[in-house]
Amino acid sequence: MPQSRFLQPFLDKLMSRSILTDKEQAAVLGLSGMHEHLPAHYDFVDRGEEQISVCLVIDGLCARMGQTIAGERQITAFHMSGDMPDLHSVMVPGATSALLAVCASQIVRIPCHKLRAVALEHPGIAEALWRDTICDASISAEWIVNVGRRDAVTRIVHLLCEMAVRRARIGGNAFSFAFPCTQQNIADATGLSAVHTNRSIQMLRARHFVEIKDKVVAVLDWKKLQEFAEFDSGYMHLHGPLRFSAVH
Amino acid sequence: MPQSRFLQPFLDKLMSRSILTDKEQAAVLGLSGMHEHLPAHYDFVDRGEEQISVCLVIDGLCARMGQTIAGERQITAFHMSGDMPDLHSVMVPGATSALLAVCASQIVRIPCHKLRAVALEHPGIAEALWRDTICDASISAEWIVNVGRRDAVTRIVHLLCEMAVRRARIGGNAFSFAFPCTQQNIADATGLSAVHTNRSIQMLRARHFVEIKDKVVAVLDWKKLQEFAEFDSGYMHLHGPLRFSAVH
DNA sequence: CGCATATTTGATAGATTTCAATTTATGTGG
DNA sequence: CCACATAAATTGAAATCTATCAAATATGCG
Repeated sequence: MPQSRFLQPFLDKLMSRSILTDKEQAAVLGLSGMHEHLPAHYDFVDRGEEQISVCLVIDGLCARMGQTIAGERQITAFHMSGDMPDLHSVMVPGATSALLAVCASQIVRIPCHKLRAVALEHPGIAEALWRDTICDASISAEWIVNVGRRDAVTRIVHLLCEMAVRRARIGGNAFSFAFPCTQQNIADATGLSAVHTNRSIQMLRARHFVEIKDKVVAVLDWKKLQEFAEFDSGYMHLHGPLRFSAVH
Repeated sequence: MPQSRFLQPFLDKLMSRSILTDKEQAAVLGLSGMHEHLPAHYDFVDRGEEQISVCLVIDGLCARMGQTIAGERQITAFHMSGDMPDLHSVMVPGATSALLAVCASQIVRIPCHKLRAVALEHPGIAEALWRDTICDASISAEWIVNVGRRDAVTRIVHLLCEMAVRRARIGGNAFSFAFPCTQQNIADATGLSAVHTNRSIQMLRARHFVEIKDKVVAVLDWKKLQEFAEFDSGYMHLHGPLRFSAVH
């Protein structure tokens, strides 16, 4: 199987927000790296470990996280097919956070120097990567609001809304999508305890908002859900592709 | 007074993490825009308002924030001299969050197209701006951990540690620095109520960790403070400048 | 089947918020 | 420079949300 098959979701993601020439598209698809299968619940990158390659998620679900000394975890982002959890370490090599495979996942490890090379040769790619970094940062800012100023149930709903929209972008169904997190994972993403997360999820089912069953989220009332969580997908910047650099 | 005086702190910040040629440095200093004095507690940018210029903080303290419909605020970042609170909107024009002047502040509004022009002409500047975006994102990730997994007192201490290091970078004293926030501002940054913030700050004073008096933070025991908050400045990436793009 | 992991439940403790009132600072116009 | 209005900081008491602990049940997997 050619590597470009693995790179296609990544290219799609870049092109959902940025405009790339044929040549640039080919350059992205020409990237390659070690293909790896990760088992579920596997911590595959430790914080601060300087990496010589960056990860591209092909399939599955990965989480970026911070940790307190007591061992408590805080997930700061989820990454699915086409996402690069540690793209930032291409330009800031020390900027690695811990990465976890939430479920059995496939990744490709692309050497940093290769990604840098295509970015330096093609301004459009550099721009696209920069834009991708910005959108991830925008999602992070929204997470701060979520964890800082919303109550338990609302936090979980907001997270599910985000995942619904992101699943839909990569071709999934926003109203019924795989979300292979354990309740502990959801707790770690929302800054709650596992017990309280469990009770909040039960409340969501009782109120006919969402059901999470067998790692599949079923949205029962999308409109109600969005309103309840004050969810507005604008912060994910999925309106259409842009380009500022010149096309050669 | 030449504009370059205003731009110098911005250039210094870029150069603390990125290497720029003389020509690029001159291009940065050649940027200009409308100079504005903002009164304290002034909301000078609303969320989602598409801007034609980006803000550069010259002096004072500004905050980026999200807001719930109920009007509760969550500060997602502080910005001081040399920082650009909305640099991201240069590449993603819709990505504006609300901005607040914490105290009387000075900013320069630099038209997006000017910033884009220098970035497109000088790969080193584009790289530096991208890197700056990444470092801000790294700080955001740390804020998620702070708000999600630390208790009230620790959250505040961690925030103060960050501000101490950032003040020191721009030539301030890390052990005694101006921090013109109200307790409500600190509450909004840490995801706490104003009352609980007040009590936590009193606890810090009682335990001889930190004193906040007349908007000045006095660090009484830096080592103890850092250890208490598990603070490690590594996530701010202040180790020294890098450059990957070719020097012409 | 049996072990390990995940979910669920109940009871209790604790941290944080809310409400309401008071005191203390801050700024402004006369 | 004072008086006043306003904003900020502080206090107390009660309510609420969330965490913790411990145990039981369910689920997945070799």
